[in-house]
Amino acid sequence: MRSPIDLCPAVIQHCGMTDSSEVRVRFAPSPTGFFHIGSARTALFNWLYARHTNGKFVLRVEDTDSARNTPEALAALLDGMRWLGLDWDEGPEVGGDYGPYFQSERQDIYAEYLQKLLDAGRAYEKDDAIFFKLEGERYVEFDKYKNAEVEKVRTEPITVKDAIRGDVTRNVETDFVIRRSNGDYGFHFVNVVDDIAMNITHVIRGEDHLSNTARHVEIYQALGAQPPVFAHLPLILKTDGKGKMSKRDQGSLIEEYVQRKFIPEAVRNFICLLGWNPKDGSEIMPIGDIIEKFDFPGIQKEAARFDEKKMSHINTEYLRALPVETFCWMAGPVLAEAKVIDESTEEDYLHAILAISQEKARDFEGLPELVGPLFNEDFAVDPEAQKRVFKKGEPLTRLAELLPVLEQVDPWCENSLDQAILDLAEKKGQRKFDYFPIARLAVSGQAGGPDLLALLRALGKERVIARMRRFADMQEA
RNA sequence: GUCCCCAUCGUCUAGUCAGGUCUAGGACACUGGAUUUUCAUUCCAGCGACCGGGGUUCGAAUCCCCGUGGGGACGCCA
Repeated sequence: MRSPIDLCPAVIQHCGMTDSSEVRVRFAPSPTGFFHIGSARTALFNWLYARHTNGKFVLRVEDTDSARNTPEALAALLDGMRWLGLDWDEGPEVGGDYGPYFQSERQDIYAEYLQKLLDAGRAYEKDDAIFFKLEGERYVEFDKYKNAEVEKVRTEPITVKDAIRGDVTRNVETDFVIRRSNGDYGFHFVNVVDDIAMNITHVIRGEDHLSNTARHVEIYQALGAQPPVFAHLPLILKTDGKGKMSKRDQGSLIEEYVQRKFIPEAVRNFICLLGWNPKDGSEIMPIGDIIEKFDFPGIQKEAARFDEKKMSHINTEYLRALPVETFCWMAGPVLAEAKVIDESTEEDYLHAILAISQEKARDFEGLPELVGPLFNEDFAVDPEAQKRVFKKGEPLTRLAELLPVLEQVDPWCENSLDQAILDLAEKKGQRKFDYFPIARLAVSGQAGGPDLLALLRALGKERVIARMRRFADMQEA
C-alpha cells in the first residue's frame, strides 16, 4: 500500500559521513496525547531545515513527566509525524549514535553533567533541590510578580544569537532549579545537556522559549560548551480572540485533520506557510520545492493568525489536482466508512462515479454527501432542488417524453445521449436544456452535481431508466 | 509589576537589512459580472493596508526616537 504522502524526490540521500559542519536539528516534544499544530509546525520547520541543509533530523522524546507520558500518547505523536510525512533520522524506532532518545533513559548522562556543574561550583543544593548558581553580586529585592522577597544576582547580560531575530540580550537574575527535590531533572537543564550530548547545531523552536534562552546559554557557558544557533519561530495565534492557539481551539490538533480526511500533503503545505514564505509568491508547491527554498530569512517575525478557510482552500486545490487513480484510492475508505458503499459495490461503477465527481468535490469530508445518492437506489429527493426544477416549464411532461427516448439510446455514451435529447427537443419544439434539470433531479434527487451527460453515462442505462421511472411514479402518488 | 519580541488590506503576506522603480504587489475571504444543463468549476472585475506622533533626508512603508497596540517569559511544567 502506498502512503498518501509523496516521499519527496528532492531529498538527496544523506552521505553517512560525520562531518563537523553537518547540521543537526531536533524536535523534542513531550508526548501529551495530542499533536498540536504549533508542535507540528516546529517539527516541520526542523525537518525542512535538516532536509534543506542535508543534515540530520533528530526526534527526542521529553518524557520526564511520567504521569502524563503514556505509550498511547507517544503513539499519537509518532502517528502524527508519519501522517505529515516527517521522517526522523535518529530517534524512537530508528535508533542512532546519540541515543537513548527518551529522556527517561538518559538519567546517567544528566547525573554526569550535574556533577560537572557541582565540581565547577555552579550548582548547589537547597531545600532538597539542586539549583543552578549564577555568577555576580547578590542582593535581595521585593518581587512584585512573586509577591515575595527574592535573592537576585547582578549577572553579565547574555546575548542570544538568533537566526530569525538577530541578537537578543537579556539578563538572568535568579538561580533556578535544575533538579527537583523528587530527583527529576528540570527542563532547562536536560534540554541543554541533551543538545550538547547530541551535538545539536541549531535549535529551532517556538518564540515562547525565547525568554528562557538566556538561562540555557548560562548553562552552556557553565559547562564550557558552545551554544547552538537559535531560531525562534513566531507563535500561531487564535483565529479570533486573544492569545496563542491552544488545544481547545478549532483546528489546532493534527488529529482533527486526520479525522476530517484532509489530504496530509495539503495540511503540511499549509503549515509550511504558517510563518514562512518563499518570497516569490508561490504558495501551493511540492514538498521538494519547499525544501529547496526553505531557510531562515523566509521566516516571519510576527505571530500569525490561524486561518481555517485558507487551510480548506489549499486542501481543495490538492484534492482537485490528485491523479484520478489516487483520488479513487483515497475516496474508497471514506465512502465505506460513511456506509455509502460496501463490498457489493461494483468497482467499475465506483470508479466511474468518482472520476466524474472529483472536480465537484471540495473535500473528502463532504464527499459522502455529494455522491451518496448515486450509490443508493432509494435516494431521497432534495425538496429545495425539486422546488427549483418545478418553478418553470412542465418538467413532468419533459420527463415522460424523455424516458422512451432514453430506452432506445445505443450505445450508451455521452455523444449519443446528447444527440438523442437534441433530436427529441427538436421534435417537440423544446430546447435541449428544458430536459436537463428534470433529468438530473430524477436520477439523483439533486439540482447540482457532475456534468449531466457524464452522470447519465456513468450511472448506466438500467439505473437511469429505473431511477426515472421511480421518480415519475413518486410524483403521481 | 519587570524583562524580551513584534507591528503593511478582515486574514496570510511581498516590499524594510543595502531610502527613490510602491498612485504599495500576490493569496484567502467577501462583493459584482461573464461562461455553463446544474454546481461547491473556470475566467474577469471590484473592495481593501503602510498603528500614531516627532526626527534624519531633496525624498521614508523602508533609518532613528517616543508613544500606542499585539504577543511572550518571569514554576521544584515542558
